[in-house]
Amino acid sequence: MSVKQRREREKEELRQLILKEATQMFLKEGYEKTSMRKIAKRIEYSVGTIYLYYKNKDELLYAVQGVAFDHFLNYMKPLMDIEHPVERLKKMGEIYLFFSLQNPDYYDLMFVIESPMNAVEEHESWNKGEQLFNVLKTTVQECVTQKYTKQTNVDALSFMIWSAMHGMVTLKNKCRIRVMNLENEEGLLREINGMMIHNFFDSN
Amino acid sequence: MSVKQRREREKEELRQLILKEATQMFLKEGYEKTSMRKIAKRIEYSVGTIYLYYKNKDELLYAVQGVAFDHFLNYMKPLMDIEHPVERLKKMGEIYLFFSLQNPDYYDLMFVIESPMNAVEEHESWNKGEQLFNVLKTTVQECVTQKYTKQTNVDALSFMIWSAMHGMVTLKNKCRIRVMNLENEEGLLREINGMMIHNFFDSN
DNA sequence: CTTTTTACTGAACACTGTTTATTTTTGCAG
DNA sequence: CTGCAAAAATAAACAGTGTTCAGTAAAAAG
Repeated sequence: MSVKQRREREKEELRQLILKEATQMFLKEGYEKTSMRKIAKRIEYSVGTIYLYYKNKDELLYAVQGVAFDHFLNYMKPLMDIEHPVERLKKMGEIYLFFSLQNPDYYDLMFVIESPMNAVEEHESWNKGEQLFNVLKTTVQECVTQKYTKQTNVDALSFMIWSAMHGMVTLKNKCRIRVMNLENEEGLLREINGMMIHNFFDSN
Repeated sequence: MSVKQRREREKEELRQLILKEATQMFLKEGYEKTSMRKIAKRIEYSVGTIYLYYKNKDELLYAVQGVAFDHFLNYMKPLMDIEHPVERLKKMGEIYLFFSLQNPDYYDLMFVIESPMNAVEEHESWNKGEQLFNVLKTTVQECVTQKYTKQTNVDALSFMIWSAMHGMVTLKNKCRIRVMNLENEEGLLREINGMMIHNFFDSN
C-alpha cells in the first residue's frame, strides 16, 4: 500500500506546486494576464496537466483565494489579544488598511475580482471570507453589548465599517482617489479610520 | 466646401455609431467580454475600421466612460434644488445608491475597471469624475461652513462618505455582501446612508 | 514480460486585440 | 465622362487566450 500512498503524495505535491506558482503569478501579473500556458511553462509541465488537477482557471482562482484569505486572517490574529473592543476595532481598521495597501493584488483576488463568485454558491474560500467578516462582527457586537455606541444594529454597523474600509482601499488601489489631488493619500485613509471610530464609538 | 463638411459629418456619425453600440455592448456583456470583432459585426464594418476612429479598445472605453459620467451627473442634477446641505447630502447618498444598484455596469465602467487609468494621466472622462466628486465636496463644504458638523476636514469627510457609498455598492454588486446572509440587502444599504448622515451631521 | 492503469503531452478549436498590405470608394480636375 | 490621387474600408496575418481530447509514455500489477 506504500506505493499508492507515495503516488497520492506526489499528486498532492504537484497540486501544491501548481497552486504555489499560480499564486505567485496571479499576485505579480494579475489574474487576467496570467495564462494557463504561462503557468504550465513555469512548472515545466504541459498545459493539459494543470487541467488534471484543477477543473479550470476559476477553480485555480478559488484555491488562490483560499491562500489569500489565510494570509489576511493571519494578519488579524494579534487583534485577539486586545481586550477593549473599541481599541480592537480601531486596530482592526489599521491592519485592514495596512494589509490592503501592502498587498493590493491579494486584496483584488479576495474582494474585487468578478469572474466566479456569481456562479458558484458553496466554496471553501467563500467560508473563509465569512470567517473574516465574523471577526469584525463579533467585535462590533461586543461594542454594542458593552454600550460603547448608541447604535444597536450590529449588521448595519459592521457593514458600514467594512464598506468604508473597502471603499477607501479600492478607490485608492484603482486610482480613483486621484480626483482629489491629495498629497498624502494613505495618511488620509488612516485619519478617516480614526474619525469613524471616534464618531460611532465612545471608549469610556 | 460643402463636400468636406458632409464627409466630416459622416465621419462623426460613424464615430458616434461606434460609441453608441460599444456602450450598449459594454453595459450588456461587460468590457472584457465585448470584443472589437463583435462591435465591428454589430455596426456592419470590419474590425480595422474601428481602429480608424478609436486608437484602441482602451480609447473606446474612455469614450464610454464619458457617456457613463454624463448619465450619472444627470441623475445628480435635481439635487441642486435642495437648499439645506445636510438634506442634500442625504438625498445624494440615496441617488448614488439608486443609480449604482440600477446600473451596476455603468458603475463598473466608471469606478471599478482597471485597465487604463493607471497609464493615462489626462483624460476627458477623468475630469468628469472630478466634476462628480466636486458635487459632493461642495455640499460637505457647506455643511462644515454652516456648522452642521463638528468635523472640519472637508477632504476627509467627503472621502469617507464616498468610500462608504462606493464600498457598499461594490460589495453588493460583486456579491461579497453575501457573507452576511441578509434578507434585504438593498434596504440595509439605505439604512446605513441615513445612519452615517445622522451621526456626522446635525441638521439644526 | 505483458497487460492495464495512470499521467502526461501537444496539437487543435474557437476565440482575443492589434497591425498592415491591399482593395474599394470617393471627390475632383481636365 | 475619364483618369487619378486621396481617403476609407477591408481581409488576412500575428501572437496571444482558455479549454479539450486523441494519442503517447511511464509506472504498477499480474
